[in-house]
Amino acid sequence: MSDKIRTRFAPSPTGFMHVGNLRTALYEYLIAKSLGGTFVLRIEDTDQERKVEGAVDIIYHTLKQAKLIHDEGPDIGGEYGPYVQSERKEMYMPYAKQLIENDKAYYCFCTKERLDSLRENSDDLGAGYDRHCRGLSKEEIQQQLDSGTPYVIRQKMPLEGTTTFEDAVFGTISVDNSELQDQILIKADGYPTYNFANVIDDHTMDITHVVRGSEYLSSTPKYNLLYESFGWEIPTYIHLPLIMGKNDDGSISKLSKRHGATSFEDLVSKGYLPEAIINYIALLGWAPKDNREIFTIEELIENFSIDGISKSPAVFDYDKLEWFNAEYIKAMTVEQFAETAMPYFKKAVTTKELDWIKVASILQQRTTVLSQIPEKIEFFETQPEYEKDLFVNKKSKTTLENSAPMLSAAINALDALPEWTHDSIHDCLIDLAKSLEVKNGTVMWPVRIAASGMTVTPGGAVEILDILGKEESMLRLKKGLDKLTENS
RNA sequence: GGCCCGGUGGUCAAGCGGUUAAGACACCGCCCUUUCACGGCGGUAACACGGGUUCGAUUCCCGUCCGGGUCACCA
Repeated sequence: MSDKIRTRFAPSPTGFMHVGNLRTALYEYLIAKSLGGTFVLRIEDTDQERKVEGAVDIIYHTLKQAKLIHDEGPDIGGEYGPYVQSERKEMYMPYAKQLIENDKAYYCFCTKERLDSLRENSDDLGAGYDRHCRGLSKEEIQQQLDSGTPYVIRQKMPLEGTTTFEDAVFGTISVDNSELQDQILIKADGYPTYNFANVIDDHTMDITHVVRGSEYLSSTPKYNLLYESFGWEIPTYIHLPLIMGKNDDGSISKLSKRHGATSFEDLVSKGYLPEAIINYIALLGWAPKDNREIFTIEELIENFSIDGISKSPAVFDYDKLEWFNAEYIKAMTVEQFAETAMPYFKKAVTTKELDWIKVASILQQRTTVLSQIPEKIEFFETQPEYEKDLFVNKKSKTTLENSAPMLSAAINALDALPEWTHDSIHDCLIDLAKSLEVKNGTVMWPVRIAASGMTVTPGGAVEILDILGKEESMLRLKKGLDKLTENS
């Protein structure tokens, strides 16, 4: 017998990977790996209408970027295949028939129209199906079947009693059977519903730990009844608290598109690093034993434990994600940062070849999201128009009057420099301040303003001049001086 | 509306009968400083409410309130 832990991630290919789904995948991966188990990927595409072209590739790609490597799946195979539900279509009907024989399910010939009108004519929100076909006689059923009437197969719920199940995070949960609908197991198109396929597949794939969002908590009794009907061992249920989003009006609800960028690819394209996203969502609903917050995926595996999973929903906080992102950026070497930031550098600086390592070094400590980069450095490409009152700064003790002589002196000193390096520029300007008997800022401020045209810049006067190069620097400094001296 | 679940600062979150109720993000202040940022230091801020149980409740039980989830031929 195999007592090996097996978990599965079972997304439906309907488009982008929502962070809620990604977090579920993460925990499934962590539970399996922390217990030495197997993580399998199964594609749940039983809804032919919602299927989206290319969505499966997005799933593969996302999992790969997130470093959640599955051990079995449609792309790599495994001994429990096929791993795509539409390819397992023929497997489900025999199980459904078995249920019918054991009086745990029944044929239903009700039309969609009848069901709809049932709903419309009821003021009770939870009315549901009226079990019209539940009492059909053998003859009636056979007659309908023979005449080719479309049918679905419904689960025959017990009318009384209660169903109880254990959840690893929520504990014992009991529900009155009278609350349970005779849910559809096999649809009219022959495909199983999620509610059925999920149970059959989890069992036939030997899944030991069923991990999913807590939105499934209320339907779990129905699955339990199915397991019992088949006489199958019930898996360990692990329901995860939901990830919520804050609405404009301050209320919160299940995180969705209206909360902004909530798919993994949205976040990545906005400039969040996959590692930072994973690290952040790992902590949404789970806490380690110590106070640590920064974890690589390997460290998460080492530290993860089911009892650290929280019961209450968590609000997705972009501020905190941003902090994680900044931490990951700061932890990089300059070279790594320059490489990952390069696409953003090129977005702002299209014609010039700058010393990108230098650019990276002034940006690295100041970047929290990659997408902020272009606007911070586009002044290297083209200097923006600016008003001369930018030269006025109280703290640096600069005014419209003293900025001109400062700039002029700086231009002369800088122009005389035999070599143009960070240190030579730095020493030159510091020496100048000293000989003029003013504070460093009094000469640095006007120089930086003239060089950038911006009141806030990444890096100071020295770094900017260094990156700009002597020629461009002198041009900009002189232009600044002209601006200050042209008659007012 | 029925059923299910939850409720520690604005957010994430430790705590699991006795604590000055951690920590992180955000926010505020100070320091560092050639702007901003980084970094350092400090600060504001929480046990939803009412009953029990107990020598003692944030911790256990009940009720109320609030929040969320779910009631599909979607997953």
